[in-house]
Amino acid sequence: MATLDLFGGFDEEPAANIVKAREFIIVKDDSQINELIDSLKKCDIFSFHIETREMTFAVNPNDIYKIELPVDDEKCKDLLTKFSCIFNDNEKTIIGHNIKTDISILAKYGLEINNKLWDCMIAHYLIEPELNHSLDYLNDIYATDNTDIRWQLYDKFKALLSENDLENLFHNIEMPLVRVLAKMESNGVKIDINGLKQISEEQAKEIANIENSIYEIAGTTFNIGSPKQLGEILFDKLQIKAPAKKTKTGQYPTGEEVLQKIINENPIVQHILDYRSLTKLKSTYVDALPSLVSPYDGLIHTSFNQAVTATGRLSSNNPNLQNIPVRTDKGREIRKAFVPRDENHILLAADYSQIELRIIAHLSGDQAMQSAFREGLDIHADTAARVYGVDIKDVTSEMRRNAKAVNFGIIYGMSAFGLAERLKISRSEASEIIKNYFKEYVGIQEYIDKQVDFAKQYGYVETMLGRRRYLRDINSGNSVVRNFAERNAINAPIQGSSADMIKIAMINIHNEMKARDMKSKMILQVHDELVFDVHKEELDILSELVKDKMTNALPLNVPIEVNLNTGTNWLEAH
DNA sequence: ATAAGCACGC
DNA sequence: GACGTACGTGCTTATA
Repeated sequence: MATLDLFGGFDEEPAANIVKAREFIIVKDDSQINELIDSLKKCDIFSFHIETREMTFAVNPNDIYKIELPVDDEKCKDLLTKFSCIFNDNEKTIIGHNIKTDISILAKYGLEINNKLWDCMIAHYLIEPELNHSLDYLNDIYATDNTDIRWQLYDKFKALLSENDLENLFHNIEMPLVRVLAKMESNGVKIDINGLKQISEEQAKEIANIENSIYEIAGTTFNIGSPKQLGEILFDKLQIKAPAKKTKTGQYPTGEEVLQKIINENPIVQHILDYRSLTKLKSTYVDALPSLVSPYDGLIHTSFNQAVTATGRLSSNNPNLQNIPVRTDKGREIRKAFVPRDENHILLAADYSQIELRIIAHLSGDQAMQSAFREGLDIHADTAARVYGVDIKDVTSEMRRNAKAVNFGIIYGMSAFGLAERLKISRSEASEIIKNYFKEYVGIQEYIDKQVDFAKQYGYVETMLGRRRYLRDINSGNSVVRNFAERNAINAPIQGSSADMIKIAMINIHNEMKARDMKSKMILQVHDELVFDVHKEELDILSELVKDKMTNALPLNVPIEVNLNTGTNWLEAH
């Protein structure tokens, strides 16, 4: 099952102490550069990479050209511009590793890469989503000689993409997406630094007050941020009845869930919760975000990572702009600090409604859930009506809340115990709800069973576009790891198909915006949401475009709904 | 440096 | 008897 078998096992892997030394043709003077450009002009595929001080080209696996880059920006730009005829040629294929980085570096010098992209990192991500995709790692595992590593990986991964039916996903989705993400990153997001500074000062005062209250009740000062110290204060010193189990390191658990259970035991508990959420907001967002504003353009430039998650979602870091608070009032204040870049712009947020449930309705073919979506019903209310056996107009808010938890639980492969814990109901009540659920949604139950069976037979599951997730523990004798694999068998195709869908939408929107030479910018993706910094003149046309491309990216046999909102900050637009 | 525990998002 | 809802990033603390 291990991928390595596909490459003939470990036999070809060199001993770890042998250092592979590649030989380079050093390119220095103009005549050598012209010679290289000539050979690049003649080839239809070449490997490339660029870093701060050097770049390499290889027109075949053996001849690797290395060029040192001038420190002076203008000289560097002049040198790079000599290669623009190569990078502009959309008939040529460029082999790279994490090409988004190469695109971003060249963009700083005013160059575009218009070649067909062939990114080894992303190829490997599709072939083995959960492995390491770094060049160092791939070099250790796959490189068999001293020829160009990117060419070696290209040869191997090309065959594997074909064998695993991943070519469509690679060429038509992931490769076009590379450019989209590079553009989104360079577009950047404006934040209201002064607003955040003000919030920070208010939070500092409030935190100091809470600290004092906590120390007073505890009768001592201690580090509230230390779960270890906190646990000892709560459960030893203050003698609050301790949770049944300690953590694996022998500490008292003090997570939010634990504290909620003892919230009425002592007023210190609420203070702790307030302290935790406030210090979290302050350190992770309010104080951190301003420090990440670029000195060049005053904007925040996140990284969107295309080869991280096990399911096909993107991730975001430095900073993570996919987990900006929205749940609490204090959190929402932070979201308000995300603003349009100038007075000519306005934020537009477009999000898919209930996309994962629509996908499970589509994939399962369940008639009850499909008809709920086709009739445009409130899906959670409809589920409540079915599960509790009442008319939809008689559904109480508690019934709806419970049904919503079940719908979410279904996507995540939840158990009766888990539902009972979440809803604070008895396990037998939870079982009853789940039993009724699957009686009403027979197709969903069948789909879940089918996914698990498929995984047990083939060792993987796949999304609507054939993105795979391998589940090597699916037949494990250890029920804990097997159950985990079974939950992944249910969730991965749903979460992953949703990721497929929004990626298609992003590509189509990007291409259309580019074709129309629009001033507006796509700036964020948060799994089921896209955010745009819209030039006000373009608001109507872009809104229509976004709605159309998102709705029609990957049609389902149930309707797809997209909600659009505008605002002078992200909270307002959300 | 690295892991643990915790909290933020979807 | 244990386990118990998917996917991430990043902070502070504690330990090495």
